[in-house]
Amino acid sequence: MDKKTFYITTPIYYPSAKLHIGHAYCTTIADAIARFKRLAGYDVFFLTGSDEHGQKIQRKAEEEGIQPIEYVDRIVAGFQNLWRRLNISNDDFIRTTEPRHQRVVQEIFKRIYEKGDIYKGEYKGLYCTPCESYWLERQLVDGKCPDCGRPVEEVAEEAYFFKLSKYADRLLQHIQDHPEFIQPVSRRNEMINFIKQGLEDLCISRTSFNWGIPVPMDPKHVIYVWFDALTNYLTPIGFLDDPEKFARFWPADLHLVGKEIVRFHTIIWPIILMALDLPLPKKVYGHGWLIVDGDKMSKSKGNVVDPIALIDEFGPDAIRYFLLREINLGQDGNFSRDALIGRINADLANDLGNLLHRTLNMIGKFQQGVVRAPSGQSPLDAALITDAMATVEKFTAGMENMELSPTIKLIWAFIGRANKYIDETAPWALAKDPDQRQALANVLYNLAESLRIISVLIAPFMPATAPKIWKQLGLPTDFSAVQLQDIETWGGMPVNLPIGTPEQLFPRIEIEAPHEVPTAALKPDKLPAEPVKTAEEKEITIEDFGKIHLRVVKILSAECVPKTEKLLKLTVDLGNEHREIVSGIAQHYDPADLVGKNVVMVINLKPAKIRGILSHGMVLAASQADDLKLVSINMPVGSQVK
RNA sequence: GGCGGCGUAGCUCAGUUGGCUAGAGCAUGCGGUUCAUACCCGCAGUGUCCAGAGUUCGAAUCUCCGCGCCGCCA
Repeated sequence: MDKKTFYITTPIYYPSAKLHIGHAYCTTIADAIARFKRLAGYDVFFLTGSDEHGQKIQRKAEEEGIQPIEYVDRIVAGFQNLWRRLNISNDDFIRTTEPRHQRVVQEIFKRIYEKGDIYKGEYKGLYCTPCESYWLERQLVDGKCPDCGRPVEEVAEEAYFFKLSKYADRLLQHIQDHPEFIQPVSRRNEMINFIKQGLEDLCISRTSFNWGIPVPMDPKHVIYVWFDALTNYLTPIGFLDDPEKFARFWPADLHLVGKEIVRFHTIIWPIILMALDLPLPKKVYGHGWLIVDGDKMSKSKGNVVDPIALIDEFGPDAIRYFLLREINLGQDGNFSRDALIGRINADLANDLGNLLHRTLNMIGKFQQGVVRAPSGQSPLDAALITDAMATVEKFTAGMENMELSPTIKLIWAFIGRANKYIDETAPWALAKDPDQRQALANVLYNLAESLRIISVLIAPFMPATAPKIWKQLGLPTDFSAVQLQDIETWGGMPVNLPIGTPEQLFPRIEIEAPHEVPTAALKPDKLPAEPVKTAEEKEITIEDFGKIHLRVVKILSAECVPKTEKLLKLTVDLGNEHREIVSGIAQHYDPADLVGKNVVMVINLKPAKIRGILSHGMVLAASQADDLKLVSINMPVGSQVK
């Protein structure tokens, strides 16, 4: 067996809560890479799992009055369900509570201890008894516990330490000799700086809780975090029980991790391996975080995005596509529902889905649902074929370099090319001319073949959609056996076979129109005869009012929003920028009369999408029964109103 | 505080070692097409490339300074 191997891992996630879209992001990246490698003929081992020990889990289980293992079993079942729903193709799922892992951890601990790189010492820390937490000097607030504000006490606990310091120079040398070891380079530089500041030995055991793997020669100690967690990468590939498998897959080709844990993977982990005399992983890649609507995701902000709900609503491939296409690997990226829907409609429904649909439709209409053999080649045909082959080549190069988003853009450029080819060749015109039957057959063959190639190219990113395309094209072979080499030469599409039933791959998502008219109608003063007590009379402070930024703006253009009675789209000049807003005043103003008017606008209103138009603010108007007038004022553009 | 990064079209972002009229997608406007999921194709814009100073024949790119944002420092 001389097949090239590829070992890729995600972090093992901590089951103290459900996974969010950020975890899904990381695992999806790994899955896309693993699937590509399999396509390219590698023998792939793709590992993910869960990191199930620790005080936090123990405490959560106690709160619920159950055993820690019962607690994690439930949450981990949720992890595994998510990966199934997302079509994650991991070859194993490691749980740190499994006996196979416990053996590995204890054996590793023993070996390193016997070598002298683990020693017993004393852990000194600032401890808050009510919170049961250790703090560092710099974490304290006014010298007190940052959680509860009570005083902390200095305590000492017997603990085992790992001699990081001993290996610092060797590690630094390795990082400098292997520029590809830590990616992206910004993280690499941070780590080099960190090591240069000197490494302290690492405390790797605790006695304050017991939900963990016991230290083999001293079972009142529990092995703490990194020794227990990082070593998961060794267990499933047979570190202790399958030397042949282990030799095949170690060292790992890629540890994909979030940027917050790069340090542990590029300092602690390599040093553990050095102490074991094992080779270091080839690459640790720290990906960026998902930002949600411009904000960091956090429980306290309540903006944690649940991937299961998204999959229920849009399907796994749309989510995968968005994550992989929209976000560049090393950087933080923005997730928003609007952006997701935008990508689904524009890229998946319009470009790809419609390309397949119109192609199949024409094969059905013009050739009785059968792809016919091509013969001869027009310049347009040749250009398409050249493009297809160049795309496959660039695809391979891009994926080998982990350039996921650029590679997807490349595939979509080819999808655009195929759509344009239909325009250029106008098959519906060819179909009217009996002399052009062969030319028509060629065009439709080329389109079917292009789609066959596209289906393989998107397979790493959209594993559910790829075989659907395959089936609709009427391809008889099993998609799961497809290899990259099957699309490296043009002409793999079989002929004289009936196509499958055309179905929409991705229905367009219609953006729901808001129910209320988004006008900024100021309520008129209360009529004396109407002494109603409403929420409007509730007092606000000057600070509350100060939150509203009002400004004089000039209307530059106004037009009706199609298919609506009340909405106008306005472009306004704020003095330092131009904006588009949608306003429900069409029944009171003729667009032409608005241009040039200076009106008052709320400029810091949260933007809202109305009929597909992003409205970034609102203009003020006064209304009384059916009458409505904009608050217009003869002051220069940019004037503040307060 | 120390080290590092970023600021480019309405929006999201590309811009290799300084070099042709600064790009893409989305959004916008106009035109074309009718096989198709109101889709696709073409054309058209718009930019004090954060502000300022400097190096250079030439700066989005290099240097300095300022403003704003961010990362790492167990």
